[in-house]
Amino acid sequence: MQQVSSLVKTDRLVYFLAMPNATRRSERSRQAILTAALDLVEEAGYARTSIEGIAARAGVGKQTIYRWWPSKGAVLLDALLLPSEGDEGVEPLPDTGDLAADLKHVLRATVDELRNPRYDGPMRALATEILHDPALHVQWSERIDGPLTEIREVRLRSAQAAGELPADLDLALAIDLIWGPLFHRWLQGSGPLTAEFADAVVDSALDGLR
Amino acid sequence: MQQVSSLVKTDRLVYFLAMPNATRRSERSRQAILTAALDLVEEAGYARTSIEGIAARAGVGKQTIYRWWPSKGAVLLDALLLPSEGDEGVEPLPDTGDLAADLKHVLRATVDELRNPRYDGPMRALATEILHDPALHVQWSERIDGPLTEIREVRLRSAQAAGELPADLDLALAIDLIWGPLFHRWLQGSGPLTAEFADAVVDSALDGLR
Amino acid sequence: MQQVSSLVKTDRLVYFLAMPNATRRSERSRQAILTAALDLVEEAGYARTSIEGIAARAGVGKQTIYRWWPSKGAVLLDALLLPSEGDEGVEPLPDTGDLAADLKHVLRATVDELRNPRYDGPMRALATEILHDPALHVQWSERIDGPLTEIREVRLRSAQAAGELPADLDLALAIDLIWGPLFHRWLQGSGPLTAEFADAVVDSALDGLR
Amino acid sequence: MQQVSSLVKTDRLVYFLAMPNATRRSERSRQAILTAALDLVEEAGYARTSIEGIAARAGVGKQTIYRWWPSKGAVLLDALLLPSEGDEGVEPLPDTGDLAADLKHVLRATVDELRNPRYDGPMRALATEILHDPALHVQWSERIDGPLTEIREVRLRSAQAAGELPADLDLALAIDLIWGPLFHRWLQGSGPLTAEFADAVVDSALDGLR
DNA sequence: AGTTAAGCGAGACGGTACGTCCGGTCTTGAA
DNA sequence: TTCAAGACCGGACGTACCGTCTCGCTTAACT
Repeated sequence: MQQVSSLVKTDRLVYFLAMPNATRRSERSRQAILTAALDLVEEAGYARTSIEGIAARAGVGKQTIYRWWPSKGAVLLDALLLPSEGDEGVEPLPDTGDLAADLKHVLRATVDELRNPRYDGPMRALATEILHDPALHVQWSERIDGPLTEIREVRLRSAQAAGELPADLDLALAIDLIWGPLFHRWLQGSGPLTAEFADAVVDSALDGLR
Repeated sequence: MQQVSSLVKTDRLVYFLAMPNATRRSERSRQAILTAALDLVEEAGYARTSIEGIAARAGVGKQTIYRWWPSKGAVLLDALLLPSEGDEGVEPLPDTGDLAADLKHVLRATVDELRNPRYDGPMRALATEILHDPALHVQWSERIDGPLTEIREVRLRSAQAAGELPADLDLALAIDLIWGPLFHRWLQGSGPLTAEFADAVVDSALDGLR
Repeated sequence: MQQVSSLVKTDRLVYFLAMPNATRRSERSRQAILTAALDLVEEAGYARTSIEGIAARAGVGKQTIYRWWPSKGAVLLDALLLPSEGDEGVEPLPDTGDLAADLKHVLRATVDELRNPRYDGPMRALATEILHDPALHVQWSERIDGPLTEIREVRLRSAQAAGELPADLDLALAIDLIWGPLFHRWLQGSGPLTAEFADAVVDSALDGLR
Repeated sequence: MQQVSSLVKTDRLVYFLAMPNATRRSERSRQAILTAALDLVEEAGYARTSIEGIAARAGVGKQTIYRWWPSKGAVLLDALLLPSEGDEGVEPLPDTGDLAADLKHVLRATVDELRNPRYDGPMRALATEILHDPALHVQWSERIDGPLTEIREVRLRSAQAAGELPADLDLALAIDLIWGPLFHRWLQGSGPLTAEFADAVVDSALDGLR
């Protein structure tokens, strides 16, 4: 759920094949709905945001939402991806040859995004909603988590090739070890979520606590 | 949110002072409600569990729930603490002198608890509910997260005293680094949650990825 | 509250102007609600009839009742008017030229209606409900009591023109004197409510007790 | 329901025989309950007056009400009789030898009582409640309506003896004819309830409309 | 250019659950 | 034993939304 704003919708086509004739779709309404959804979640919180409320705020009939999205969470997922809509793919992680520096750069950016109230709320909501909604979890995995994992693994493999990391390192474990602490502090509030924390996580993860 | 079942209610007194006359409270109803809540969450999931449903299953008036708990999440929090109700305090982490071994023991136990369907569901629900409900977050912090952090810090300080960890180590960071990956994998499903994973997390956190 | 079944809704237009878009209203639901209301009041009495119960019996959502009626009494008022719904206006009282005979005819009919269990219960309920609910009282006055008073006055004026009643008679007083005793006996149970009683009331009211 | 304030409880004994040991009864609580009931009905109306509310206002436990009265209406009935509690019996109607004058006197007094907001509300409530509550109806008949009918019949019989009324007059009919119009206008609001109206009713009832 | 079928706004519909109020019963401790 | 206090089970309240549906209107695509 980090750097979401640079993701793209990778599977628009497949998504739309199961849908009504998308060519007739009102772009005006789509934008209004996604914007209204973000606004309401920011103002009132996810739990107090209803589809009825989104429709009213967007000046749209309820059916127009139900026609294009299966759930409130799905609307929000699209809303989060709104800024990165025109992008061609996920921007890869920086690769300057210095793994620690690159990771610190990325984690600092993530910290910034998590502290932006416009995205923090919806992302918290999504992160929790996918626990209860399998269909949403699939969307989340394919369109957000998958691409993020992909570019992270790319960077880590590059580090392995450069000898910065062991060749036999379990990449999934490495990702949990680097991004897990950030995630934990974000959701649990176990401490301040700062750039310094991001740096310390990277150093500790790479070199160990002792 | 791990090893919850060995926690105690640390602040019963304060809690009850703000409540209706607790001496007249029906212990029978209280037990029935907490049990029904766990049952329903296990059977149908948190989202499909309603207060009305809990009351019906417990054979209790709705008002009896509203009288003693402010929200569905608060009921669940008490329900999770039900097994540890008589305990005098939180059991401290094991301290054999071998930090890595002790942590592996603890994380394996946590993994077991997270895979127990009776507790996984409610704990997922709570972990997400506290993101939206500040009052619940306070309860969570005071009654679950705080005590857990406490015993973890105790064990880490002991390791510092024994020279196993640097004396100037940021303990909050250390906790995030050790328990964060577990938490991440639990909620994000980024990989299998196994005893082997627990072991690998401990080793990597202590010695670093490289 | 007599001869209700021959009344019409005199102010449909005004009534609907203040309502939700009435053109989309489900006639099926409306009928089901009114019928269920009458059934339940007949079976269980007004006090034990709940809006929830009406909705359940009618196979209708509660909101559908609350959308179109402000109170249980209002539903019942419409329910009482259901049989006369298509009528063009209130049927005038008979005018054969013999006031006493005509009034006896009318009062006997009223006695019959008040003894019909399907209407007696709801009408008792309404007659009492309007004492506590001003909005309902207005509806009652406009749609039931007003038209009834109107046709009674017409008949009495005709009698004045025919010289059967003094030209300066206070018509409101006359109506109270003729229908009041019936009303009193109906609600107070001060004696049997029979055709003979109706006849005696007419004779006594017209000629005096002494 | 007229001149209630001069009635007495005619059957205290019988009433109490079915009750808990009345000797222990707290007179202070009884007074407080009856007063609170009248107050609340006057302030908020009968429908919005709850037994719970009466208990709270009277500073009394709910059980104390349920112990001594079977229903809200029964409380109100006692409350209405509170002022006449010490009386020995119902005061007979005046008998000056002039029936019309005496009846006008009585009906004017009744009009005054019906216009007193402290009694109008409760009496309306009772008049309607007895329609739905048979047990209350019995109490009403025995303790209010019966005695009133009694003294009215006494006066009418006196008039028969004096030749002011036919010897074969149906007294129940006569009572309906005299008091019915008042009752009708009171509950239906079919016109102003004034002393003039009372006079006109007496004249018309005695001499006929024509 | 006219026809037609979709998407659209609006919002009524059958439902479920909410959180509250109160009914009538039961229990506790003080007087 | 009564009382004030108030917890208890239960049922109904009136409201908020759910997801589905139907109505006319608008609008784009294909005659």
